[in-house]
Amino acid sequence: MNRAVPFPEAVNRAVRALRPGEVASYGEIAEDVGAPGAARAVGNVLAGCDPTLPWWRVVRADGRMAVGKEEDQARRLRAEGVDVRDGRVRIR
DNA sequence: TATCTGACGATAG
DNA sequence: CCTATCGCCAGAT
Repeated sequence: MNRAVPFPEAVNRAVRALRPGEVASYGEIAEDVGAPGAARAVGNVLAGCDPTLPWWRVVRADGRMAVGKEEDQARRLRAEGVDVRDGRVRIR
């Protein structure tokens, strides 16, 4: 028995499942891959993820952008129709 | 095996 | 609303 799919790969898949305009938090992705509370670990994976992976659809729990990528991420999200206000995704 | 790191999260002040 | 601190997890060294 085998262990579950390697963490980075599982995260990779969860992020790829996100569709344009759809946004999720690191914590949400962590839960999706069966590792609740591993939000930081998810961030570490996205930090070195494949460039083809839509990493910009993953934001902080409070709707803020990834540290160091705020401009780039906000720009990409806006291009998909996401409402970004003052550097953070609009939380309803 | 031990320790440190980080694209996080929640709470306290 | 803001910053500061602690707690969390998986990977890297």
